[in-house]
Amino acid sequence: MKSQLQALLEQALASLSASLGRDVPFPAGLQIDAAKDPRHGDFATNLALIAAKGLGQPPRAVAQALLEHLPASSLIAKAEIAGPGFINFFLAPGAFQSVVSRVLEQGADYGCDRSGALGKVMVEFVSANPTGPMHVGHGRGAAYGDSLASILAVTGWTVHREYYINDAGRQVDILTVSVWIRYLQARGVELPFPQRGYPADYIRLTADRLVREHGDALRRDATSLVATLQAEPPAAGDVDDKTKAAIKARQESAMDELIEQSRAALGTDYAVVRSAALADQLAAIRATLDAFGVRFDQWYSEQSLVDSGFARTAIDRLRTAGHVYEQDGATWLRTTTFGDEKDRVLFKADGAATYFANDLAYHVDKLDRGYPVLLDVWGADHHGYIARVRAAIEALTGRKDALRVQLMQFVTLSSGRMGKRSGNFVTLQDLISEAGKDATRFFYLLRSHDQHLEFDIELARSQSNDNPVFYVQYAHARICSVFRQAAERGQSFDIGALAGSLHRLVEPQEKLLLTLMQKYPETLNAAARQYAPHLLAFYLRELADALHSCYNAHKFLVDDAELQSARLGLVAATRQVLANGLGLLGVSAPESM
RNA sequence: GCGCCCGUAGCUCAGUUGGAUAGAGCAUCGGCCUUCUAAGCCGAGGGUCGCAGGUUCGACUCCUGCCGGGCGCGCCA
Repeated sequence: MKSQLQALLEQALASLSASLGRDVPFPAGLQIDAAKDPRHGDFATNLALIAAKGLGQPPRAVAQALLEHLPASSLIAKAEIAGPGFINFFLAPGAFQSVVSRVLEQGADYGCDRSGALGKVMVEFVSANPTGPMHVGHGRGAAYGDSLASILAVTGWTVHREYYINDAGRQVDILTVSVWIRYLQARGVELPFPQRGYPADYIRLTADRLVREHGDALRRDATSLVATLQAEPPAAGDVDDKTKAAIKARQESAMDELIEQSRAALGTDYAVVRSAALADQLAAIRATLDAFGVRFDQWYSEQSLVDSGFARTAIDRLRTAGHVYEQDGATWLRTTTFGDEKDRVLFKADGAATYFANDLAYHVDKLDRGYPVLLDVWGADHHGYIARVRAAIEALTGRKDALRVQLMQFVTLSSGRMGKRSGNFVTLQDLISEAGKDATRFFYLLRSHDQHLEFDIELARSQSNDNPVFYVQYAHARICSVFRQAAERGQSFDIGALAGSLHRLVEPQEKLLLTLMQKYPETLNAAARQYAPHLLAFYLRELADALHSCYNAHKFLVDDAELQSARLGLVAATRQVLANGLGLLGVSAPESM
């Protein structure tokens, strides 16, 4: 509809400049917007305002001249000048009514472009470390990434969803040692738990499994471990930051010793404990994501990059390109060439790869797999990391724009009774169990991702009218109920008779529904372009709002058969758009509530 | 100290990339069920868009400087 208006405006300006005997180029910055206020018509354009300078006339005079040169169109019922020089268009009723037929014909495809014509995009999200359960922060990334991927997939992109498993770093060794010490304790060995280990109960579950499956086979002499643990400084009390940092450093180095001692003691069995620990954590994460309705096309292991040798290969490419150098025994990438504030270490002095080195290789691999656009969803605390990854990609490809990181701002819990002690945090699984998948996902998506989110657990959990997800779902259920009532009366909705009845949709509440449905495709496109699924969530609330208003103002099942046909068509289309939108957000559209 | 994000109604947040009288939910107040689901609807009150300058026909939006909050500045991941 906008494009038709734009075509008319282009003709008007061309005609106007011809009549003036001048060649006026079409100015940049044209806007054709849906009017907020019905008194301003249906659409408004700023063309006269932006063309005024080029024509050397005041905006209102330009607007008047444009109207005189505007070609006649059945689309437009009326056009008038307002304010500083806006042109307001009042569209003919038929221009809106036809959306009903369009929605019902296209069904689940309405507003969608599944052609994949825009190319391939890799969406990497969640990627939570497999060292513990997902918390509410991960949930936000999961809801955002999944919905965004869905939206991109129906707006012309070919989408691949991927989870990067950080299964190669030191934190996995800490996990392994934590499990093994719990195992030893379960077998009656007396030893304290490390300060920097993972103390929570889920560690014990794996330890118990090892006991069941391996009995005493993983038991070793723990003398050296005990010595290390006893020498470890206890948790820092109320001390100054400098002292706290020193204590932490000593605890960390104790942890490193424990890792080495565990490796030495367990030998090849270290891998048994390690893989059991990883498998259990990943299984828990998968189960939670499954309950959350989030699926990935691929789970990509960091360790597999190391094992295959690609982690080194990718860096060799950078070396060949001349961006790698040695200093202080370490290997560095000259990221400052590409705007990073300092160069970054790839291989530490001890020869071990940094997390950055593997992550860099991972991104190169994604490009190699044929994805020119890499959309990464990260926590806001990783923002300092963007420059170096982008620098590495630019060093190899010359492209600055391949990596598009979306940062998720932090989630805080407002419920007030959240314990802060370790092991007592709210997991995503808890949230889903208590509030349900639908309420939880909708809650997350009702905020822009670059905004701090205060998660009101009590509200999400409430099965009351306060919960925003019900408002939208209720609109869908209500429409379903109308059709059930019609069926009980022996009446059916005939799509064939629809087109001839649509002219009966003239009430303001009906007009609003038509306008909103007509806006759905551009809402999807805006959400995709801005990587902003919340635009869709807000749109759906607006659509539900219009439905509820219409429901209360008018009856749909009426004696006048033609009017009933028109109104049933209207709400059937509304139901379709609600279902389409909710589906993209991963929220169900119930037929009754 | 440097960098990134943020500051909008009592609370939680939108604001279509510079447009017309800044919106919604919750909370408060007043109405609406004999009829398609009241998890709903209709109405009212509530604002110096952190502060001060600048850019222009026009600024919540863009620029500069302050004030306030969050996060980040490892040969950690």
